[in-house]
Amino acid sequence: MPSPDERVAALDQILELAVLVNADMAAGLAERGLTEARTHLVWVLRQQGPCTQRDLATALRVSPRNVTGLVDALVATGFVTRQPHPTDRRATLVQLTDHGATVAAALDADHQEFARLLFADMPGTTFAGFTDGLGAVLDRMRGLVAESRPRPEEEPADA
Amino acid sequence: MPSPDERVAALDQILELAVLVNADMAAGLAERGLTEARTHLVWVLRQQGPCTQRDLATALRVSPRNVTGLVDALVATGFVTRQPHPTDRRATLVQLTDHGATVAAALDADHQEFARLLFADMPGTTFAGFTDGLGAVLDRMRGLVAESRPRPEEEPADA
DNA sequence: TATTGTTATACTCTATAACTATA
DNA sequence: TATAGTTATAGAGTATAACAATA
Repeated sequence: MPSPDERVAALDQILELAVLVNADMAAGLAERGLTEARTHLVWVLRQQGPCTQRDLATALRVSPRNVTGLVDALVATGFVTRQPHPTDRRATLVQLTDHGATVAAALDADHQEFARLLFADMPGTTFAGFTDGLGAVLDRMRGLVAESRPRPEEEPADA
Repeated sequence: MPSPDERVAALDQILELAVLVNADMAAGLAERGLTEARTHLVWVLRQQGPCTQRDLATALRVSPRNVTGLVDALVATGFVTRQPHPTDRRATLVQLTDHGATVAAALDADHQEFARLLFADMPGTTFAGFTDGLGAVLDRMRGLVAESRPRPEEEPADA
């Protein structure tokens, strides 16, 4: 059983890692003309194809108003377009431009390269021990979140 | 040697854990009337005692203007006070109120309790394997950041 | 002349509420 | 009546630039 101090130290390391990884990713996104929130939207479009803004609001767990702003910005910077919905004249379909799709693919490549760098030279046994513990911690964390979040009222359809 | 796919999966788990931990902490802070940025400032005051706003800007790596806003908000909500600096009439000393100090101590206790919960029931060997790998990943990440960030504080030798 | 903190301005992300057009 | 997306308004965090008071 780890001591309380060891646990706090491990948590502090997780937090430091989270801060560093996050800052690094944000810097990479900025070079490509994206922010985190806009990238999240681009990522949903890459995975799901053209979406209504309503779909995007649901997927991003954000207000419809916020989606309007994000899409405005992504249209202005050439990452996405708004198209009329074929059957519902209230709705708009948001889809990636060629540029948006190209950048999204580059982000994917960056992600893989980053994973390679992060674990470069790590022995297989160390890696295995790390991922074992990481999986356990992640499961625990998911459980804690589920406990403290009292029913989002719907099925969280994860995609 | 881990495969590329295994590495990406591990990175994805790190990112998911970061998101969950961050959201959980933000929720806890909100219950205490704090945001992340304001908490960061409170934390510096807890560790270093009364500071000038200039000191805070440096510690938080944020613009002086931003500190003005954060301190305004923390004064309005009763966490800190502005005092005249004893020797430099340009400067103000920001210090925790009793309430601010009490909440900061409670956050510290929360932190320890959270660490306990996160690793509850984890066998010592699993924990040890996890922290070994985590330490290695964190070192690697610090190295990557140091590489990509071209010298703060010192003169940029070239470019 | 340099430093401290401010006002002025602006951008991003976020929210709710009210409204329009459509279903 | 309900839904999709907008305008209006607001607040938080962030930045630069110009300026006052002080060093």
